Formats: sequence, structure tokens, C-alpha cells
Amino acid sequence: MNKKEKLVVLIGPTAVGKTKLSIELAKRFNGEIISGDSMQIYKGMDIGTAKIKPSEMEGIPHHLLDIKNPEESFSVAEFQELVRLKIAEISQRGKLPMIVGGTGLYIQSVIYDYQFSDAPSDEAFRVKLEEKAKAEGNEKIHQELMEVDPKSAQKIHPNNVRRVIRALEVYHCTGKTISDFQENQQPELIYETAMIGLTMEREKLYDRINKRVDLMVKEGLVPEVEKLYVKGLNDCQSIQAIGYKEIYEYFNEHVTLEEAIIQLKQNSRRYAKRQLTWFRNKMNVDWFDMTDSVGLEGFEKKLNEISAYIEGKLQLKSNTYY
RNA sequence: GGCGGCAUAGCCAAGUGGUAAGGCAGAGGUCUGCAAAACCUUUAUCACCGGUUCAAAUCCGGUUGCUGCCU
Repeated sequence: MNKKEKLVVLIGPTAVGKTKLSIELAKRFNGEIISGDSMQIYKGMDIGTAKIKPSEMEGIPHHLLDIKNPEESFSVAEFQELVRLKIAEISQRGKLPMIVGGTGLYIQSVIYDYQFSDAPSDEAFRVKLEEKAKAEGNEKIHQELMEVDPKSAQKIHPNNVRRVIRALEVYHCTGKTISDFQENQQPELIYETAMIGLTMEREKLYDRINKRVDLMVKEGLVPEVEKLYVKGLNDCQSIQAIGYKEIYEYFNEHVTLEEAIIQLKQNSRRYAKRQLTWFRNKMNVDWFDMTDSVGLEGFEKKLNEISAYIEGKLQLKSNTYY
């Protein structure tokens, strides 16, 4: 058994207050922040993804922000590789790596023993099957999966075409089933991890989300999206991002700006809910309730509480006295 | 004041005697290379009181609330 690296993971739903807290924690523990976010990797997508501003970083190094152009695609497997390298590198420099973000699958894939199949994506294959599903029905391709990989077919709902196709794709590329690859993986953490989950009373969280969306609009979300729109970007991964796809609907003249904003708020709320579901059920999180920690005093208190938790969990000493 | 209409889940709404469609919102959940994606599950004794009937959201009477027209 090799010596595990220490790692702080800070997760929570959108708008719960991860960014602000992460800076304070990084200052106390001599940390560097790795973004655990599937959309903040894109250059030029700042306001809509609530990316931290350079002025807010207070000198704390941030990794994995702005590493892709909006027209490029990205995948969990790539994320896993990049982040694991970063963790090793940061640790070697004697600093504490901290993953901060909200993309459950991405973060999970790096901290747990996740081994992806060696089948990358095959765009042509996907398109072909998508069309087939559309023409002949979802059951049709699900049936095909049933024949080659009954185990996965049973787990995946026929209507979840995207997952059905991926399972088929793995078989198509490797001759092995996706379930084969998933065997022999232990649900164990591969780092010495302090996993901090931030929650908040639902109503209050939703209120913060709504207000933050209004703020994004005020800060120029619409022109930011417009830049991508006029570049002709379409159908790419980055435009699936909440905040972008809704404003696109406005530029495409399907809805008014007001309607787009309502939709954007709703999608954000639903996203937050899904994030919470994931963290609750997929990860071993130690939760901290931020409901009463938005004020300065409450924030300090929570910060101390979480610092103490990290000190205990990772046997570290924070360099700020409190 | 007179005459009429309507009251079904948080919202919209179908249902005219046989024991409550659907949509939206909300909630819960699934997830191993698009994951801020994709997908699944789920919510009612029908305003209230009384009557008719084997059986009423559905028929009758009354009460309350809203609404339209007239004076």
C-alpha cells in the first residue's frame, strides 16, 4: 500500500458558497485549488459558469480553469487524468490540493477507484445509433444492447438513449462490455480525503440561485453568450451549459429574454437538486449546513468549524490562529 | 337589489351517476468517456352542509366565495 496523498474535496450545489469558502480554506492550509467543474474549463465562459474572477483569487493558484475552447469537447476520463496529475504535482510541491466544484461524476471519478474502459467516443457511431433510435424506436437499440450486454441493458432504462448508446459503443470499440470494465473496482477512496459537503435550506438556496442569475444578467451574461452565438457555436458541449442554452433560445428568437431568464433560474434550481442527490447517494460526504453562514459572523464560525474538521481528518495544522 | 355562471392537487385543467385523465411546478431517484447532459418515479376522497340513490365530483336544496349581465 503506497502512501496516499492528502486531499480536500469541497462540494455542494451551485450557489451554496463554495468559492468564497475555498479561498479562505486555501489560505489557512496552504492549498491550491483544482476546479471540479465540467463547464468552467471553457475559456470565455465566465459569468454564466460563475467562475471565480482573478481579483477574487487572492493569490491562490487555480487549476483546470480555461483549459478548453468552447468548441472543444471534453470528457470525464480526461478530467480524471488531468486532475490526478495535478494532485500529484501539487502535493510534491508541498502544498495541499483542494478540489472545489459541483460536478459529481467528475470528482468522484478522480477520488475513487474509477477505471474507465479504453473505448473513447466514436462520434460517427453515436450519430448512427441516435438516428436509428429515432427512426426505429428506443427499444430497438436497447434490444441490441440486451443481446451483447444483458447486464447493462437491465440497468439502463430504454429511454435513456445516451447511456444505451455508450454501452453499445464500448462493446463496438473493444469487443468487451461496459460491465466488464466496471468489475473489480473498489468503492474506496484513493486519497486521504477530507470530503466537505456544503448544504443549505432548500428555500434559501433557491432564493440565492434566483438572485445570482439576476446578478449574472446585470454583469453581462447576455453579451457573453452572444459572443459564442455570433461565432456560430452550436450543438457543442459548452452550449449545453446552464446559462448558455437558455440565452441561446432567446437569440434564436424562440423566447423572450424574460422567459429565457425564468427558464435559466428553473434549470439552475433543478441542477442544484440533482447535485444534492448525487452527493447524498454517491459520495461519503461530511456535511456542513451553510444556511446561517451567509453573514460575516456566521461565515467565520463555519470557516473555523470546517478548518477544525480538516485539521482532524487530515492531521494538518492550519496556519491561522483562531 | 334582480337574473345568471363558476367552484376539482401549488397552478392550468378533463371528467354530466359507478367510485378522480393530462400538463406545468414541486419532491424523490438513476448514473463509469456529452454529466450544468441524459433518463426514471411520484402527489386529490372534487368549497361547505344536507338530501335523492345500491352508487354522486357528477342530480336536488341550502350556505359561503368568486364572477358576468341588468337596475
